[in-house]
Amino acid sequence: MDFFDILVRYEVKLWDAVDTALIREGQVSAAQLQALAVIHRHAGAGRVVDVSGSIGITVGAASKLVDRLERDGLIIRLPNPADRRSSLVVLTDAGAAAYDSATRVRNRTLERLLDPEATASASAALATLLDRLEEATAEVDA
Amino acid sequence: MDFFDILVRYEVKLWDAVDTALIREGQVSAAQLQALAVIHRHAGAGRVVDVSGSIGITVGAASKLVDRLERDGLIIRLPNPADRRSSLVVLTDAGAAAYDSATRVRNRTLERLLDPEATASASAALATLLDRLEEATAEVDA
DNA sequence: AAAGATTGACTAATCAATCTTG
DNA sequence: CAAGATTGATTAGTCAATCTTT
Repeated sequence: MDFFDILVRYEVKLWDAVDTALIREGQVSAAQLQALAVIHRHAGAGRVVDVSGSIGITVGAASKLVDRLERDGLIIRLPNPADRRSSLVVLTDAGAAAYDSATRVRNRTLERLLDPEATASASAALATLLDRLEEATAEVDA
Repeated sequence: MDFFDILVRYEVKLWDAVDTALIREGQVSAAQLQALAVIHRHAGAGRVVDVSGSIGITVGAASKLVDRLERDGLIIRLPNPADRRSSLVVLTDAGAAAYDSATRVRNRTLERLLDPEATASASAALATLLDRLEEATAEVDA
């Protein structure tokens, strides 16, 4: 297996393990948790386009993902006072609680499945590769 | 960003870069290439369940993926003489050609986007992590 | 014109039910 | 009854068209 195959296989399996653990324990899905994390990080100032950019899905998909989170009562869209084209997406109390408890399950699951040394080494290498990739794709887009 | 976030973000971006390059050059998609690679590796002895297991999708999804490859003339299902429940999935000549040319585009794209040292380091660490993960999930399934 | 967002048509997954063969 | 495979209903993406606001 070359690097690309290992990367893809490992990511798929680890994502699935986290997602399965979340669902089994009655939490939001891994995809929903990813969105809640972005919204949490933006602390009241996040828009749909921020969700889209941070998790690598199209704006249309992000809009629908936010629809579902809103339907489930985890977020609300507030009018953006600075720009009437967009809404600000903010966590409800239920959303903040769901984020906290899902994050705990996620982290507990990862602790169980990861090896500290290999994780640190992979993190460093992937950070280098990510920098290079973001440079390279910025060039192509320009 | 912690390890999980970096891993997911990098995998999504690199997958997208490879998939985009393949499509732009008129090749099969990255998902189809992954399936063709499994079928190629099994050298005439691959079944739908092998495609499913190798690329981490359900058997139902693999059945439909193989349907589409068959519709596009890249593979055919032959009766399995050893087990009448399953078919053997084999590459057609067109499928073998598509596999070869898509693989070249994939590899050229990766050469451009990867850094040799970081790639080697990440490969080693991910291989360790993958072993541990497969052990851990085997335990849970048992 | 460009940016943010939404929506509809389409694609490719999931899960569960079902069928056939081992 | 297990294993391999297929299929239908559902879910969550993509892309392209459209609308509003900057």
